[in-house]
Amino acid sequence: MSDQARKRRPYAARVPMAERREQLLDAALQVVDRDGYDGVSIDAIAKQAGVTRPVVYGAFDSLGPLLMALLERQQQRALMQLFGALPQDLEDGDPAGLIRQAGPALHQMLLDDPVTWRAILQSATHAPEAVRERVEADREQVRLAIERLVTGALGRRTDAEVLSHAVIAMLERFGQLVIADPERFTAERLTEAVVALLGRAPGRVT
Amino acid sequence: MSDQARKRRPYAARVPMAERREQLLDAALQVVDRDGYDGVSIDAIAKQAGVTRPVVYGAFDSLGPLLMALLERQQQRALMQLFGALPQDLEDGDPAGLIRQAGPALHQMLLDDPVTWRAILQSATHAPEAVRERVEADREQVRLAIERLVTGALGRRTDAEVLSHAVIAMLERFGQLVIADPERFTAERLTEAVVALLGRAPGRVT
DNA sequence: TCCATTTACTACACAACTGTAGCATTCTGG
DNA sequence: CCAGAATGCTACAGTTGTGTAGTAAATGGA
Repeated sequence: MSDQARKRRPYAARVPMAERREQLLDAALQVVDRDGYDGVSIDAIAKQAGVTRPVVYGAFDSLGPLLMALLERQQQRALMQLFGALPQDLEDGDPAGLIRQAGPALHQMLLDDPVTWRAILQSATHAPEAVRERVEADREQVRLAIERLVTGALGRRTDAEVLSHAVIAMLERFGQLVIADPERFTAERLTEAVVALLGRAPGRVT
Repeated sequence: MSDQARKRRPYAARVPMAERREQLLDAALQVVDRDGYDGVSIDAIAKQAGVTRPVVYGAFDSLGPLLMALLERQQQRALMQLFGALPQDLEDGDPAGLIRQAGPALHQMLLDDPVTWRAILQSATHAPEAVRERVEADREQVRLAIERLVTGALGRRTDAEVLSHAVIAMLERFGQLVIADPERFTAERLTEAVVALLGRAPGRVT
């Protein structure tokens, strides 16, 4: 009957598990990007993916594990990008050069994959408990890498732990500025501002 | 009947409107501090205050206006404290002195009223739309004040807009560190780290 | 071709929260 | 001391989201 035809939802394409999981993570990422971590729910993800909730439950136990998997995937991508963009040689001792090298690379990284970075930069304060712990763990790993960079660039007499926190905070804020208004906050402008800040003493203090 | 006596909830003390509103804002603040902005609801606030939901609806139209009023109150307190702690003389031109003056004052400010500052520092990304706009407006006002300080301290050739964003980001992160672990991140340590960072060129660049 | 398996959908029960209507209690002024 | 105004409580209906059991469709191998 046409009544039945109208009522019954057309079946979504059948997809093997692994692919379905990826598809659902993509949907979740879109929802997060559009509505923030608040708007995320099993229901919203299912709608976004064009399937019904039981399909989602077939792929993930609940919202927590799903978001966990999402963050896991995006953080992995992000860390690859990030460590690719960060300088390698810690023993240089030339802060300005180091910044002029890393600045544009980081900037490009943001523009290449803004969705991932919005999701990560905004996960900061919010996000369901268990997720935050994992984010924090990775964040700490990044901070340690930066702490080493700081020590390498500015010498051992600096308080590298505190400064690494400052650098991370600054980078995250710059990231948000770039994503919000790339034309206003160009790679060159941000880079030069930082260089000017501490470029006045180019040598390393040992 | 004892049945009725057991069932019927004892009446909460009757309180004039103005006082009730304050009491509810206090309750809301406690909830936010305990469970974050996620855990906040009319229901949770009512429970925390020891009254029933209709009482809350008598004082505020809904959760949005209530949180708005809360942020309004706390931000007002916070801005008073903040502008009290920030240096006044913009024309000094001595960054190190400026920081050594402001650092401990800001540190003390945090310890004096940690609940307020936790609520504000964590409101960053989250919070119901309308609230965030107001928070952003105040934040921008603070940033402009800091932009003036930066110009005053480092001279006009610096990119004060960008640097003010960096300074704000750093201050907020330091605030979080202090609140999380005051013994580890003392006023002196944070202050000296910043002074060391740019204190190497004490003069103003004009 | 046809049946067993896999995958998706429908429907239901449950939980947390919102907002409101109507009743109960307390308090206050005459 | 006793109405009636002010204030609080109970109860209900509506909404949104969760998680699951049972049913219907699609798909691949015999």
